[in-house]
Amino acid sequence: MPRVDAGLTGEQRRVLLSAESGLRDLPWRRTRDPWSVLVAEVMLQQTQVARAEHRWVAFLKRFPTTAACAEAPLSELLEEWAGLGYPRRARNLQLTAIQVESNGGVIPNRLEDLLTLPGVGPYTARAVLAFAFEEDAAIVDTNLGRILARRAGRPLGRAEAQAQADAWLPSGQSWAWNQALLDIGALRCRPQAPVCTGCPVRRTCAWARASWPAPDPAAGSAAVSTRQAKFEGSARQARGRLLRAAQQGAVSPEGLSAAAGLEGQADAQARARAVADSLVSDGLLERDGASNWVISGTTPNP
DNA sequence: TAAACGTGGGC
DNA sequence: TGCCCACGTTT
Repeated sequence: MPRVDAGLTGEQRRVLLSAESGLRDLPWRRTRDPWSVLVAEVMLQQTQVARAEHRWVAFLKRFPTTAACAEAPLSELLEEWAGLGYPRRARNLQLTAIQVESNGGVIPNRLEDLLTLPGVGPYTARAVLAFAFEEDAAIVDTNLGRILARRAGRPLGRAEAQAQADAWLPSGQSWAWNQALLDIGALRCRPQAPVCTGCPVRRTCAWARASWPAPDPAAGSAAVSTRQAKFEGSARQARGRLLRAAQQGAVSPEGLSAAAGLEGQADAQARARAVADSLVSDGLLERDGASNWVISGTTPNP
């Protein structure tokens, strides 16, 4: 563990000290295995820490390597993913495992290569660099986006936020630095009622120094999550229902509307078909020999 | 109940 | 390039 020492600003020293004095004890913080880190980061895309913790352990127990994940039937991945939401993340994870296997079985350690992997974007690529390879890379997720905007005292654009994060990162301390800021974002620099007392960033935080004037600079700033469209009655809801139904067994053309939970609604057939098509586009469903919808890669009943 | 440790496609 | 939108489920 590198010592927190000279060459750093006082602010950088304080942030790193906060990591030394104790980060949250999360299971993925105990590994540097690239596949394990990648699975964690994909799982944490739009899923809260509390819900991902035990699922990450179970997923890796079943698919400990990219080879194991690449070879498994998609239906098995979806079983392990059930309840986490956004199942195309599981599909992309498998496509990534397949791509890695076809390239020698080694997860890349360069940003541009990581970005070619399905489901790996600017955040996840840098998280793998920082948390698996301990290379200098500044992550910008909703937590960092919030911290950066408040510190700047104004909403930031995407490139601007990334540039500030890059400039802020102390060289050679990428792992601890990024983990520290994730905890500061989640526990202190929260969306509502931030806990600024004792915050290592407070002295350089423009928003705090100005006594938190409205509006919150994080609102509308890059990478900061925003409210979603209504879920009830949405295509997303129908997708979830149809995929769950297909996991129980092949869905016939006649049973499609009911499986998607759209029975009795106007344009039920057309809507259900559109929902099925979107799942096919994502590589989650396919048609079998009898035109039933089944999980991709599964064999129809003889 | 609103919010939760993003990515990819379209314009 | 950059903004908008779709994408699931749980507590």
